[in-house]
Amino acid sequence: MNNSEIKHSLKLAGQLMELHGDNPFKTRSYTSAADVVGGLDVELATLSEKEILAIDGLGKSMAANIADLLHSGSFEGLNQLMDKTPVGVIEMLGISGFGPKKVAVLWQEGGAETLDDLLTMCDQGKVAALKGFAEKSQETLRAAVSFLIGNRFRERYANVEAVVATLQTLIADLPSVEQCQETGQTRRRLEVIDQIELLVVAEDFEEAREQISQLTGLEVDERKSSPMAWYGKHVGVKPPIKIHFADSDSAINRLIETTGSIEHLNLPTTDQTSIKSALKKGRFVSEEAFYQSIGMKPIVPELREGRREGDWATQDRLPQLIEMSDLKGILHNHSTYSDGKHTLRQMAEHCKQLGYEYLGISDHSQTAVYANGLPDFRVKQQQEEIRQLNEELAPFKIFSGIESDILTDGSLDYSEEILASFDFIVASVHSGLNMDIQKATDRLLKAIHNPYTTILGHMTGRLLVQREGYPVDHRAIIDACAETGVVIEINASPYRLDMDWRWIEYALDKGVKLSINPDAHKMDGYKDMYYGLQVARKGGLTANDNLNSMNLAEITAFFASKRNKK
DNA sequence: ATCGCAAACGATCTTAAAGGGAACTTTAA
Repeated sequence: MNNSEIKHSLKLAGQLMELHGDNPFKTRSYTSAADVVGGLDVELATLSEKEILAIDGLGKSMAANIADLLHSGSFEGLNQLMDKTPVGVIEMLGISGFGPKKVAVLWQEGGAETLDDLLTMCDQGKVAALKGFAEKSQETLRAAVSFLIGNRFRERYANVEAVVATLQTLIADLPSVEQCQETGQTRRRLEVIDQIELLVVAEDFEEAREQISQLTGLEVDERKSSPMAWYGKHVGVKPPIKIHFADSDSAINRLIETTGSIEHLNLPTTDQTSIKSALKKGRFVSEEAFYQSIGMKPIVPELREGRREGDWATQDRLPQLIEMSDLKGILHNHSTYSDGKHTLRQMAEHCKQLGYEYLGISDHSQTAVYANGLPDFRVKQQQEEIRQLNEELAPFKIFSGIESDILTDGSLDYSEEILASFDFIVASVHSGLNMDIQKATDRLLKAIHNPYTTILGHMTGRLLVQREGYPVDHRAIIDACAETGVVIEINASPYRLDMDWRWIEYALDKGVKLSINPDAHKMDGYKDMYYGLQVARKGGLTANDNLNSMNLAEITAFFASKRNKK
C-alpha cells in the first residue's frame, strides 16, 4: 500500500466515524492523520514503526493502523465501521456539498441506503421534510446525486491509462492473438472515459475470445458479447470494456472505425459521402493511406472528434500540434510555503534537472487559510529565497508568482503594493463555488480586468466525475481575455483539465494564449503536464499559442510587458 | 486519538458562506 491509499483509508475511517457520531476529537485525529500522511514526502512502507511514531500527528493507534494497512490492506477499526455501513451509504459520502452529518440524517432518519433511494426520496418530497433539509437542499441534493449516478461508470483518463496498457500486453501475449491495440475513447485521449476499447487481430476469434475471458481480473458479459466483440469488465475498473476482433486484412479498417467518434465517422468527404462509407470501399494498409485515399492529410487520433478536423485535413491546414518537447518551463506550482509537499529548493532543482529553463512558483494567497496561504511577510520571505536560489541556479530561473484567490467580489487577495511585487499572478476561484452563471461570470470578468492578473486558473472549478464546475459564459470570458491579454490556463491535473479543451478553438480564434500548467503540489506533479498536453492537442493547440512554450528570454519579456501595461 | 506537560490528565479552535429556521449547524476551500 502506498501513502495515497493509506491516506484514503484513514480519511474514510474519519468520515465513517463522523457518520456514526463518534467522538469528534477522535474523528478529527483520523482526518488530520490522513492529511499528515498526504503531506509526507517519504513512503510509509519504507519506515520503521519507531520512525512512524516520531511523525507529528501519528500516535500509537495510528501507527498500528498503518502497520495493518501495509500488511493486509485494512485495519480492524475500519473493518468494523464498514461492516455497519451499507455500501450505498459509503457511496453517499462522495456527494458534493453534503458531508457525513447530512448523510447520517438521510440514512438513519430518511431510510435511504443507495443513491437511487435518494433520487426517489427527492421526487416524493421526503428529503425536504427531514430535519436540516428543505426545498433548496432537496434540489441541490438531487443535482449532486444525479451527477454521481451519471458518472457511475465513467472514470478519469489517468485512472484507466495503466489498465489499458496492462490489458494490451496481456492480451497480445495470448497464443491465439496476433496483435492488440488500444482504440476508442482512450486512444482519442478523452478526459473522461465511459468505455474502454481494444482491437484484437486474430485468425480464430472464438479461441481468442475464450482465452481473453480466462484472464484474471476480467469478467465476460456473455449476454452482450457476440462473435465480433467481447464485452465485459475488469475488477475495480468503472468503465465497461469492449474488445473488437478483426483479421489482419481488415485490421486497419476496424481500427479507424473504432477510433473516431460517431461525429468524426460521419464527417463528409469530397465525393459527397462520409468517412464511414469511404471505409467500406476497400481494405487499407495504414491509417495514412486511408485518409490520403479520401483526399485528406492524416488525422491524429486525438483530433478525431468530428469538429473542424475534416476541413483542416482536406485543405492541408492541420495544426502542428504541441508536443512535450515544446514545453520550456513549468508555471503554477506550489511549495511547502503553502500546501505543497516539497520545498522551493526541491521544486526548483527537480525542474531544472528535468531540463526546463524556468519554474513559476505560485503558492496559495492569504485568504486560503486552510492551504496555509501566504500573508504579506511570508510573500517577502519567499521572494528573498527565490532571489538567492536564482543566483545559485542560474541560468535557470524561478519566477515569483502567487495563485491569488479571486474573492467573492472578484478582487484579488493582496494590496496593490504586494500584487506589484510578483512576476506573474494566477487568479483562481477556490471558495464560494455555489454561483449562478451571471455571478460567476461577473466575478471572473472582474478578475480578468484586474491589471495584475496574468493567467486565469482552472476556469470552472470542476472536478471530473466528482463535481460539476460552476457555470460560466465561456465566450464572454474568452473575449475579455482577448481584450486584456490574460492567458487562460489548461490546468493539467487529471482531476480538472480545466478550461475544457472544447473551448480552445474559440480561444485561439480570438488570439488568446493558453498555458499548460500542472498545479503541482509535489515534484512528481510535474508529470501531470502530460495529461494537459493530451487535451490541449485535442483542442488543436500549437506551441506558438502556448505560454510555457516560450523560452526564458521570451517569457521574461512577456511578463515584463504585461506588467508595464498597468 | 494525539500532544504536551508532567507523571494521569486536560485541551484539542480556519473560516466564511449557505441554508434553515429563528440562533446555529454543516460544509468545503
